[in-house]
Amino acid sequence: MRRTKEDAAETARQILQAAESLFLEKGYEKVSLEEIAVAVGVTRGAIHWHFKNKQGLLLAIRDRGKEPYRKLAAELSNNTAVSVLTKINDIVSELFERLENDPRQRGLIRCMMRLDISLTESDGICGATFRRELHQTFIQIFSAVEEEVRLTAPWHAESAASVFSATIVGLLSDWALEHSTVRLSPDGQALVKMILSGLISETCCQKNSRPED
Amino acid sequence: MRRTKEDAAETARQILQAAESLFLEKGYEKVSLEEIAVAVGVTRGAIHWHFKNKQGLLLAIRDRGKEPYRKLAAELSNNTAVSVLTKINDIVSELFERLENDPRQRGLIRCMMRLDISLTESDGICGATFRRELHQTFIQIFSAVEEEVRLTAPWHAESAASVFSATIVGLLSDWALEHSTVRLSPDGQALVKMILSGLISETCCQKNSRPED
DNA sequence: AGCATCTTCCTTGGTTCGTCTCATGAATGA
DNA sequence: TCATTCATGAGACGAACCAAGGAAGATGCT
Repeated sequence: MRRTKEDAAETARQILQAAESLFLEKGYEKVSLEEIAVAVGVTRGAIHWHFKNKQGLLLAIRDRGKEPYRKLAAELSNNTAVSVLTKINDIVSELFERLENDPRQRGLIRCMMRLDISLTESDGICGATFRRELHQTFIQIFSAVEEEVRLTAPWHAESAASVFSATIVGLLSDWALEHSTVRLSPDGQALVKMILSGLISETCCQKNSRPED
Repeated sequence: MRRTKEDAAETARQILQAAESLFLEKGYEKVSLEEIAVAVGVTRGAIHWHFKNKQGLLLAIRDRGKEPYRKLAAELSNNTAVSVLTKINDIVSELFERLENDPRQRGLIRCMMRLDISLTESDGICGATFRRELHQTFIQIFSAVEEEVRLTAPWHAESAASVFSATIVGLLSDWALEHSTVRLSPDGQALVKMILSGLISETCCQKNSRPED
């Protein structure tokens, strides 16, 4: 039956692929494992060998789809000389445009949303939800921001990160769930820009204005 | 067994009540209809007589929990003389405070989120999701706004309503799903205020600055 | 290299659990 | 009286999950 170790990885990949398209096409709970199995050409047991259970499939699909956001985190963590405000803005804008142009991403985000709800309901710990990871990322970012520039009025790093990540997730979920109400590309970008300029007092971003120089 | 018509309504109410607490306590998919039935003291058949299916329970729970938002829509629709900006702001702020002080609301919002995902996945029409209704409300609001005051820069009624409702839903879902990251009461309110003042050019809102007086 | 053995990968069959249906019946309300 | 409403209980059906087995690569030993 099986020929090589790579063959096994290939069937796992095929299972994941079939699951993703079927989930996107028919909805998670309308798809049975049997259906996925016959789509690939294996039996149910094969799925349970490679993945723990049906939710494990969802987890794996999500992990495959996390690269765009890891990229976001990576690009934000390495400090460059440009203003932090415009930097965050650019990264998020680019992310939004990439999502708009990749139809697969909508299904992936739907998977993440469903998984987030299931994880928070089942695990009391609710570790590693999508929103939580995004939130952690932004806490780091805004903590770094707080040292360089000043956050306006009542904001501090954590509250700013909270509302900012909530906004991002709100935009993404609305875009993923509703058919064509929110447009990430012009509208979401503009909103992000507005919020950022509201959170960060831009005048402090000038490097050469620091007194100890 | 059954005594009167009111008794029947009472058991339906009890079923709904038990379902809501169990869903909140253990998570939707971990709760079986059998469990709900014995909690009330009936059998599964009784649940299926009053509600179409398990998702019907969720729908009914959501409908019971929609009053706060209907109230929001109602208060926003009747025009008072105050500035539209401050009016929206006040209503949303009051909503946020009410939610923060009512622990039941978190579970209800979780129900709405789960239902929204299921509805968009199963029904192609995805009619009457929570986010869609909220979006519709804000479209009306901002359309009315557009006639009185001016929306800033690139915004028009629909795009403003889209991003605004997305933000609200983002805040609500984050608050409902994560344990204590987002605080609606000071942080969410401040964000809403910031966004509103960014969307609406406030200078036009002064009633007494109009030339025809 | 060649054999034995282990491990990996997958099938088959079966168990369990949950939703939903249906036939039945009791009490009510007209 | 008698149809309707409310509810029971058994059972059909489907789907997730489990366990034993087996076949073929992978691994170790000489």
